[in-house]
Amino acid sequence: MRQGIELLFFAYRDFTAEPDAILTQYGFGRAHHRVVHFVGRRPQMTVGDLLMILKITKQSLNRVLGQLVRQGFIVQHRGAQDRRQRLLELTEKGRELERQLSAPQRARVAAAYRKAGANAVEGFRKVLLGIIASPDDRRRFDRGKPARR
Amino acid sequence: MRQGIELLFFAYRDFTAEPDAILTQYGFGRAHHRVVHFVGRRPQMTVGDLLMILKITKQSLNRVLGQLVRQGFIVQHRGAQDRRQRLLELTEKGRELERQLSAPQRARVAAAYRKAGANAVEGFRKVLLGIIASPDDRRRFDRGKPARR
DNA sequence: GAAATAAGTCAATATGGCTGACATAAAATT
DNA sequence: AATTTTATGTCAGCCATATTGACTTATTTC
Repeated sequence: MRQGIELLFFAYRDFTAEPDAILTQYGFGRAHHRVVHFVGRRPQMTVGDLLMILKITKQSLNRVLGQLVRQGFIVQHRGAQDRRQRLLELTEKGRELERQLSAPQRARVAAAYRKAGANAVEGFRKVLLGIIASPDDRRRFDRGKPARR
Repeated sequence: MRQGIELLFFAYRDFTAEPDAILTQYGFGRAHHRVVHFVGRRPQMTVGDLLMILKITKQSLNRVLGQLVRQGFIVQHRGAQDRRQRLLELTEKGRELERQLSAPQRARVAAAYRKAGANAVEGFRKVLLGIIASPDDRRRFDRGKPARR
């Protein structure tokens, strides 16, 4: 049991180390990576969506998001049905950043998958899904189809 | 691939949420948890060992470690062979804190293991081991026998 | 005796969280 | 039509955690 807990610690530590180093060159931090990742993954998501995913406060998000918008990595535009919403989208510059940041992570996970085999990957997914607290968040992983909220 | 990356994010987020809430009551943060965890797991470890595991600077560690020592969660004593070293150990108070912090994590991981089954747990371990960068760190998980450094 | 190592310390800085209070615009409700 | 709720943004201040760089002390190794 303790080993499982430590595996998560070490794996997460190494999983974030490479993108962190790249982010430093941009003057960004891990928070920027998370925003770029999720906006890239689900374009047209709202600020509220992002807040629910990251589970941080609006104020914390806004500092990071504001920087990304001002520096041209993300664009915002008003929602069509609900004009209060700001729909978020990566610019080409943002997509490039996303690719750069995710490259080492994809490589690391791909290598681990390859070494462990398809059956192990299935188990990895099952256990991590079980660790995720909320059914809504688990639903994001239903066969590639993200939950709507 | 992207799903694997996000699974790690969500699982780690929820994996740390409960202990974080407990730590707040002590005026502590996640860094204190990590120190208490690893000292609990390997009593008599040195400050240098801890630095290599956590991959943070001596100055960062010292603030947290100093608090834990001053408040009686950890005791230090000089090494027998090498008297420059400070061997670390949890006090009873420290062990109690460690139990309290790890309880929700153990429960969460145990539930996930139970739901996923033994075969899935094997896969989970294999993939996470593959994600860990350093062979030395991977060696910590060799059949329950932690690496010496 | 000199050099290297383990640990500790001081100071300054950055990042990313937090709370609380408040503002604005648009949508929903009554 | 007026009121309330919601989505977003913003100001100000606080705290925890990390960093770099410089320096000290005690001890071990060469």
